Amino acid sequence: MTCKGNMANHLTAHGVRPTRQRLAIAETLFEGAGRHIDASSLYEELATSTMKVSLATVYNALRAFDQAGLVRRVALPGDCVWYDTDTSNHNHFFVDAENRVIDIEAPDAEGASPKLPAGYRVSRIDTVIHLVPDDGVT
Amino acid sequence: MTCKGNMANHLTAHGVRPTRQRLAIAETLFEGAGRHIDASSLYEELATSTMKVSLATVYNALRAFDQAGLVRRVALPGDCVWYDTDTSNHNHFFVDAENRVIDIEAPDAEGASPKLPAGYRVSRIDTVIHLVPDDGVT
DNA sequence: ATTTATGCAAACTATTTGCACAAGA
DNA sequence: TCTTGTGCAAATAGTTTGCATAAAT
Repeated sequence: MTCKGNMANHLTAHGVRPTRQRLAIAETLFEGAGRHIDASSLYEELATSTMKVSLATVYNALRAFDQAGLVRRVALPGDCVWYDTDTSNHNHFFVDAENRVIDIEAPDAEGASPKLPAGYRVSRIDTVIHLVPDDGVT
Repeated sequence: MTCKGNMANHLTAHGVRPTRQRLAIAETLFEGAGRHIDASSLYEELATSTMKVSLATVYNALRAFDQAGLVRRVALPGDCVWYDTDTSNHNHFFVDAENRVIDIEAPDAEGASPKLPAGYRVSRIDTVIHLVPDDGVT
């Protein structure tokens, strides 16, 4: 995912046209492993980039990436939309006091708290089961 | 919860001053069992009420109720803040296509899909484990 | 009498969109 | 060349807030 040279191909493979701005956004976005970010934070990070990208474009790109399956929009507490660069099935720790998201690598099927970050304790567990119409799909 | 006569006491007991508007809001809000609603929907429902309540007051009241523990703000997909009148520990089904929330009565500790509504299938399960700082709390 | 809530409108924040221009296929 | 993205600013949607008035304690 982080292979710079192939980023354009990566986008193309997902049906996203690799424009300069989107490449800059993708480079920043897919730096490192699973990241969780919102549009304005990403915009601020991009400020240090050579490529100039407008805030609206960041919003548009994130939306495009989400629709293309490159990132996943996640419902988390707070007033803004979070995007997760890890599109695989996994859960999250959320530190309410800090508005911080931490990936839970292994899906904890048992509800057991896995690798709890030091210095924190669980206050609540929220589970949302997403449903889709099952119209005679056999 | 739905006992009309005691609504004022109910609010008072939670440190919420029982004003006329808040009573009207509470009556509507706590009609029936667990409800999930956002400010503007509640505002529309109140339109049929005898008591006139402004939209800002609905927002303020929901916030006050949440802080008092009368309802719980829940993080669900969508563009608005959802409040759940069931403050007990439970999970939710969410029908993405319809922006509809359904309570899952029994906390499904096993991750097993409980009482799946007919005509739907699970598309994804999102779990958020809320953390709070554990500052030497023994 | 004092404190807190309400209503309205204006302020704000996060996000989207219209349109002219630029870049990608 | 034709299509799609970008930037900017303006528009929107949801939510909060300031201030004068009104109601609750």
